[in-house]
Amino acid sequence: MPTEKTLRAGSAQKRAAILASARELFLTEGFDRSSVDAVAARAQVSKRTVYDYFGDKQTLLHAVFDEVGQSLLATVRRTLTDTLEGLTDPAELEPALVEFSMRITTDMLDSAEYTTLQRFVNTASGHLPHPDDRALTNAPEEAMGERFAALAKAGLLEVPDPRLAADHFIALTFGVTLSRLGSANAEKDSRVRPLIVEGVRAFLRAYRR
Amino acid sequence: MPTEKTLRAGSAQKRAAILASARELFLTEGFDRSSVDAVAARAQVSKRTVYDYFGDKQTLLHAVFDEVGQSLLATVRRTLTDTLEGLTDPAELEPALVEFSMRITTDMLDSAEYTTLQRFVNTASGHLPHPDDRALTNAPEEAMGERFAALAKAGLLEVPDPRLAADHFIALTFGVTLSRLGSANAEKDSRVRPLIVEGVRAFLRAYRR
DNA sequence: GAGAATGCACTACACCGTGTAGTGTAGTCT
DNA sequence: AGACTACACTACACGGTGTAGTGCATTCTC
Repeated sequence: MPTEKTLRAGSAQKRAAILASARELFLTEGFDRSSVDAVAARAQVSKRTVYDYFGDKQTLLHAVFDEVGQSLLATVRRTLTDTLEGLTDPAELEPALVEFSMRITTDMLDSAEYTTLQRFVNTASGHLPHPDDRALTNAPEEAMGERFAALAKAGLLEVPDPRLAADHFIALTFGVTLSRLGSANAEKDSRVRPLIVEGVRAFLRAYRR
Repeated sequence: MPTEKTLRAGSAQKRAAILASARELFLTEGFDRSSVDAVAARAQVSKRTVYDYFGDKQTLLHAVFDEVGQSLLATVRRTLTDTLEGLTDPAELEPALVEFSMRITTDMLDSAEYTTLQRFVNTASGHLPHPDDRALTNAPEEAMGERFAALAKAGLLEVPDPRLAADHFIALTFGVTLSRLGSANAEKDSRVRPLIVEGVRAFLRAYRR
C-alpha cells in the first residue's frame, strides 16, 4: 500500500481549531492567498499537525466547504421556521419576508460566507470533484422553495414553480444587496434594509395571489 | 523623483496583444494563477516587454479591468438601443426584454467577463484603489435604468426608481441564470432561455404599468 | 502504589522542489 | 538608435515531507 495515508483521529479540539482558522482565512483572504503556514499559526498548531489531520490543502478546503455549507443550510432552515411558519394573515406576509431576508442577509454578508462559497463552487482552484457539493449548495434554495409552496397552499402566494420562486426571491433581496454593497458590514449599514424591503415588495408584486 | 518609472509608448499593436492575452488569461484562469510569463508567451512577446509597457502585474490587471469594463458598457449600450429603442407596443415588451437579456447573458456568460469582473471588484488580490472602478462597474446598470425610465415615460412600465428596477431586472435574469448554471456555455445551453423568459415575466409582473 | 516504560499527539525546524515576480544585460532586428 | 528579444539571475513564498524531540496519559513491573 504505497498511497496509504493514516490520518489521526485526534482531539476534536485541535481539528476544530484548524477548521475554524482555515475557514476564517479562506473566506476572507481567499484560498490561494492563504498559506498553510498561516492557517496553522492562526490555529496555534504546528503546520505538521495540519497535514496530519487533513491530508493536503485541497482536502482542508473541502472540509471547510462542507462545514460552511452545513451551517448555512442550518441557518436558513431555522430562520425559515422562525419567521414563516404557519403564516395565514396576508397582511403579515411582507413583514415576515422582510424579517426572514434581513436575518439571512445580515448573517451571510457579515462573514461573506455565501459569496465566497459560491465563488468556490464556480472558480475553485482545482475543481471540486465531489458531486455532493452542488447538492449542498442548492439545499438552501430547495428549503425555501418548499416553504413557498406551503405559502401557496395557504393561499398567500401564487407559485407554479416554487424552486424558481426561491431563486427569484434570493436574487431580488440578497442578490441585489450583495451586488450593490460588496459584502461589507450588513446590519450596521442603513442601506441594507430599504434594499431588502424593495426587493420583497417586487417579489410580492410578482408572486402574490 | 525616485519612483519615476518610464513606460514606453510603443507600438499600440504589442500593447493590445499583451492586453488581450492578459484579459483572456486573467478571466479564465484567475489573476493569481496566471503568470506574467504565460501572458507574455500568449501575446508572443518577451516578458521584459510586458514589464516595459505595464509597470507590474497589478497595473496590468488594472488595465484589463478598465478595458473589460468599457467593452461591457459598450455592449450593454448597443444592445439596449438595438432591442429596446422606441418601443410603444405593450405586446412587444416581453419579447424585446427577453431578446435584450438573452444577448447580454450569452455574451457575458461565454467569456465569464461580468462574473470575474465583479470578483475582482470585491475580492481582488490587493484592493483596487481607484475610485473610477466602482463607477465603471455601475455604469451598465445606470444605462439600463435610463432606458427603463424611458419605457416608463412611454407608459409601458411603472418605475418609481429606475436604477433599482435595473438591479431587479439584472438579478432576475442574469443573476439567476448565473447562480444556477455556473458561468458555463450559454447560447448552446437550452436551460438558459427558459430561465431568462421566466425572469422577464416575473419582472413584468412586478413592474408592468 | 511508586516509578519506569510505552505509545501517542504534537511541536519545532530544517529541508526540498517548484513556481513566480521582477531585474539587468547583451544582443538582434528594423 | 531605439524597440524588442532571449536569457540568466535574484529573491522569495509556498506546498509538502522527514525527523528529532517534548509533554502526557496509560500501562507494566516490582
